[in-house]
Amino acid sequence: MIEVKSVGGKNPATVVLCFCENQIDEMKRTIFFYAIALAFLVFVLKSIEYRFYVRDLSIEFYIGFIAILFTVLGIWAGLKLTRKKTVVLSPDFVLDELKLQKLGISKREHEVLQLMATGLSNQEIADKLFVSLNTIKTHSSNLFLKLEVSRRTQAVQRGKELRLIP
Amino acid sequence: MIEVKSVGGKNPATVVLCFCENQIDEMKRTIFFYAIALAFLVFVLKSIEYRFYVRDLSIEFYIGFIAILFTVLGIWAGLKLTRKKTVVLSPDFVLDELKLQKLGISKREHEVLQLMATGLSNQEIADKLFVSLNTIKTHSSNLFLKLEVSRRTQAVQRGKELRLIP
DNA sequence: ATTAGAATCATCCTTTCGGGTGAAGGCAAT
DNA sequence: ATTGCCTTCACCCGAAAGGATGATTCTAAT
Repeated sequence: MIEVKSVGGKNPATVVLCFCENQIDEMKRTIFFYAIALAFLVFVLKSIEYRFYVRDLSIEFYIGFIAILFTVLGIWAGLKLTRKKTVVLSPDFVLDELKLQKLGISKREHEVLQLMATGLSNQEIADKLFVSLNTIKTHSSNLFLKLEVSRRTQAVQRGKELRLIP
Repeated sequence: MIEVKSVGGKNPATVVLCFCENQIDEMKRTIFFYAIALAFLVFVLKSIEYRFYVRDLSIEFYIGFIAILFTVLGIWAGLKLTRKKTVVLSPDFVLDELKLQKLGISKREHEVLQLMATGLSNQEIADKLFVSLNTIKTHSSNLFLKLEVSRRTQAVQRGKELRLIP
């Protein structure tokens, strides 16, 4: 029982490590699983404990065993909690919709910007969106005005800077 | 002594987590510090142990205390070991010179690619490198052949994929 | 000394881009 | 209903980019 409580007590410490809201669910699951694992381990340890007492083995070895176990468990928990962070840093992308609004960039224009960033030509973008080349040219022109650039390569760069595209 | 040994035993496990050679030194230091901390804790625990025996307190509480301590220590170690990984993933950029060679991309071509990625036009690149526009066009053409692309936006994208540019 | 690759520049030609302007239909807010 | 914005499309024009080919110079390796 003491051990299970101890897991709850660690929550404040782990929360410090979590910045993104979308990670909290994952973290909760991790903590829950960790609690379950701890409870199970305590159970196992109890049985081992009695065996050790019966066989009159050294208490030091028992302590060492616990230390190793919980160290490994702690490392695993630490990795589990930070792996999200690691993954989050690069491939995660949260669109800055506020900036989109502030610059007055419409959905369609943003769409064009995204395809532009993949290296497509205006004609290819037009084909992909099932509209005419002229439409894409209009969109891109307006886009360039709003992003204050004059070339598509600059637009892509600027879009990444402003977190409009991944 | 048992605990100290256990730290050494964890090395193989932690090595698995380490991919970059430049992290190994940092990792060694971390492990060394971890070993020191463990030894110190064992010392502390021993004294506490005797006090507990003298006061005839529950062995369960003692075990719980050890479990908490080593869990926290394990989490800390896990964080310490992965923090490097986290930092390495995004802001660092190591040029893949092998890939440059494999693709037969020359210094000048690589230079052009870099400037291309900043959104400059061929003319601007020519001005910046003090060569003629035609030269840049030749370089970029050769670059496109080697990167197997047909547009500068694609070249920039591909260059980033292949770690030729940041 | 010869060869190979690089860097440089040129010319010709086609395609793509970017800028400007205009316009028609749809949709939502006033 | 009027206004404003988005989306769509069109035409024109000049600039930029891309493709092909050839030539010169220089350096480094053979």
